Amino acid sequence: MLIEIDFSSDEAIYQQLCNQIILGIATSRLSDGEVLPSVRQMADEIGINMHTVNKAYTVLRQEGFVKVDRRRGAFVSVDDRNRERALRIVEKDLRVLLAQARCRGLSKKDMLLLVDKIYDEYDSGMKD
Amino acid sequence: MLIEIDFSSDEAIYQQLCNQIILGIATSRLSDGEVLPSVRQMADEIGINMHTVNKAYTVLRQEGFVKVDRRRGAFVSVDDRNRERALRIVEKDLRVLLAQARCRGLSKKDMLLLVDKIYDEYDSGMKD
DNA sequence: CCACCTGTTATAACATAAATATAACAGGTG
DNA sequence: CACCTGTTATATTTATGTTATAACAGGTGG
Repeated sequence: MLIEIDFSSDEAIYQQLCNQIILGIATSRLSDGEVLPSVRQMADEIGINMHTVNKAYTVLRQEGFVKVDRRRGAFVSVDDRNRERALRIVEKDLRVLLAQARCRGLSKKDMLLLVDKIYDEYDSGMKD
Repeated sequence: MLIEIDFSSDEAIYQQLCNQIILGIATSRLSDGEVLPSVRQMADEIGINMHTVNKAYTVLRQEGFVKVDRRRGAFVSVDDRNRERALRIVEKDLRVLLAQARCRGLSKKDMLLLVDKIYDEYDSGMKD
C-alpha cells in the first residue's frame, strides 16, 4: 500500500502513518493477516527513520490493529471482539467532532449523509 | 461554564480548553455573544498559566469560534457562513474516525445511531 | 488624569515529545 | 553462519507545550 507523508503537516509522522494504515484496513487495501513492510523497509521507502515506523507499529499493536510474529514481522490483525470498548473509544472523539460540525452550521442530516457516504466508500473498497 | 482539565492526559491543556469551549457552544452552555472569562481570570480558576489560555483563545479565534473586542474581551461568535469549508474540515477527521470504527467491528448503522444520539443531546442542550 | 481592566507581544527558561543516528541483542529462516 | 525480523539502549537535535516576568496599547469608570 502506498503511504504518503505530509512533512509540512502539524500532525506527527508516526500518527499519519497510523491513520493511513487504519484507513487502508477500513478500505480493504490492507486485508486481515497481510504482512506490513518491515520497519527498516518502510522507513527507507518513505525516507524517515526506522524508529518512527517502529513507534507507529507499536501504537497500532497497542490499539489492536496489528500483531507481531517473530517469523513474519508485523501483520494486520484487528481486534473487533470488544464492542463496548470500541463504542467508548469512538464516542469521545465523535462528540468533539460533532460539536465542531454543529457550531459550524452543519445539521444532523448533513452529518448522517456524510457518515452514510463515507461508510459506503469503505464498504465498496474505494481508493482515495 | 465549568472547565475541567485532565493534567494526566496526553492531550495538551490548550487543546482540552478549546474542545471544552466548542462542546460548550454546541450544547448551548455557551451562547452566541457570551463573554468568556479573561485570560488571567480563566488561568487563575483552572490553575494554569495565562499564556496557555491565551493560546486556546487565539486558536479558537483563528478557527472561527471566538472574536475579540477591546472593550469586553473574548466572546463567542461562531462563523458558520462557509458551508463548504465546514464540510471540508469535518470530513477529513470523520474519515479517520469512521475507519477506526469500521475496523473495530462497528457497522454503518451503529455509527448512524451514535450520531443521531449525540446530536439529539446537543439539540436539547444537555449537560455532560 | 488615573487606576484598572482587556488582549497582545517579547523574552527567557524548562520539560516533554518527536525524530534522527548509531549500535547492539534475541529469535527465526534458509 | 549470514540474514532477516522486532526490540532495546543511548545520545542528540529539534519542535512544542508550559510557565514566568514584564511590558505595551486600547478601552472603561472613578
